[in-house]
Order: sequence, then structure tokens, then C-alpha cells
Amino acid sequence: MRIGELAKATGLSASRVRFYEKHGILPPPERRANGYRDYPASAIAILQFIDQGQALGFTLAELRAALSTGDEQMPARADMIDGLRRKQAELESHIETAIARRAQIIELIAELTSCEPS
Amino acid sequence: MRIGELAKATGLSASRVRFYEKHGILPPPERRANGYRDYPASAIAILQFIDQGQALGFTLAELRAALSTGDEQMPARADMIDGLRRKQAELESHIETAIARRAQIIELIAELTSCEPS
DNA sequence: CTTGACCTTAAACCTAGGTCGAAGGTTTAT
DNA sequence: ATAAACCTTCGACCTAGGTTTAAGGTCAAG
Repeated sequence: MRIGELAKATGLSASRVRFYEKHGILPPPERRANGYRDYPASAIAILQFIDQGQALGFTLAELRAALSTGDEQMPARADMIDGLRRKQAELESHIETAIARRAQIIELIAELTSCEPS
Repeated sequence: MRIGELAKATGLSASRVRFYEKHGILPPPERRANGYRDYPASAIAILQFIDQGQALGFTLAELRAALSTGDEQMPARADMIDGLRRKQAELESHIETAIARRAQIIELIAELTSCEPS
């Protein structure tokens, strides 16, 4: 599978795929005689994992760590669970902060709309 | 008031204050004979407004717009309210997304901790 | 009179997560 | 045979919101 096909299969851009490889997140694939990258089908799953991880708020550094500590193909379970718990805690506080901000904004709107309507 | 005093009074760094001025968010102050910036006391309130705005999730571009449309000193009320409503809507969807992510993470943790505990 | 704390500027650097372009090689279709 | 659509690398660029550094001017105290 060439990089363009992989890109289409995952919905990522080819440059993103190269970027992940350059930064040690996606393992470098075999090369064809002409120098083209030749991906195994499993690359799709890895990229989907990365993309989902990003959507869940993991940084690329975290994803690299998760993917590199795996014995074979899958990231080590214990490390994943640790990472997930940390992320959960982060999200909890993030949500709280956002809710507090919303309350502040609502309050500000109320102040501005109620008093001294010039 | 020199920039260092203003920085101390607001808790911001002097470089941040210069940065805001350079980017058209904080109006440039008078200069003393020696070239030092000389701030009026009102600069404190403006910087606090900016800092709070940042904490509420406004970008500097939004804050610049809000501060520049003001007739005299205070940002125009209508623009502020519009901005606040947009921010509120953004925050609502942001909070929803974060909550959905948390649910996904919790589910993932459950999957990983329950099945095939190698 | 000199030391140290303060101020000035412009430009370079930083993180994160990429995108874009140049310059060139390859493959496929017509 | 030639054009379109791939692929390669490398380095520059982008956003956002700043910090750091270099090179220098100023001010108050001892």
C-alpha cells in the first residue's frame, strides 16, 4: 500500500503520515525498489489509533510512548491504562474549568444586559 | 507608572505587556523624557480585562476587537455581549465534546481492565 | 564613580502539529 | 511519447502567545 492509498484509507493527509513517521510515532515501512513507502494493512489501524488518541486529547508524545512500549504490535496494557487514567483526570479538571468559565460568561452577559442599557 | 511596576501590579510579565502593545491590544502609553513607557493607572484595568478574557477563552484578536470598538475607554457593550454569546456557544459545544471524550475514555478503561487480564 | 536594577529595541527562539514548495524520479493512461 | 498523477527529500512556513537574548541607555545608592 502506497502512502496515498493509506492516506485515503484513513482520511489523513500523506504529509501527516510522513510527519508521524519522522517523529517516531508511526514505524517506518518497507520501501519498494523505486523508494516508495510500502505499508502493511496494519498501518491503517495504527493511524486510526493515533487519530482517535488525538481526538481524545492525547499529545503525540504520549501516543509515541504508548505505541513504543508495546511488546509486539499493541501498546502495553498497563501503560495504556495509566495513560487513560491520567487523561481522564485531566479531562475532569478541564470540564470543571470550562463549566466555571461558562458560568462566568453567563454572569457577565446578565450584568451587561440588565444594567445601564445606554 | 513604569512597565515593571505595571507588571508587578497585574502579575503579568513586562514582555507580555510590550507584546500586547506591539499587537495593538494595549494602547501605547506616553513616554518619559528618557524613553521609558509611562502608564496611567487605567492600564491596570485594561490588562486585567485582557488577562480575564484570556482565562475565559477569548483569543487576543477578539480582545483587541472588543477593546478597539469602545468609544472612550470601555469596549462597546453590544460587541462585548455578542462576543460573550459566541463564546458561550463555543464553550457549550466544547464541554459536550469533553464529556463525550471522558465517556469514551472511561469505556476504554473498563474494556482494558475487565477483559483478558494477561 | 561604579554597581546593580531598571529600561529600550529588534530579532530569534519556543511548543505543537502540522502544511507547502521546490526540485526531481516513477508510473499509468492515452 | 507525453501528460497527469503519483512518489521522494529537505527546509521553510504557519498559528498563538508569548520568552529570551543581544546590545545598549538610565537612574539611584553607596
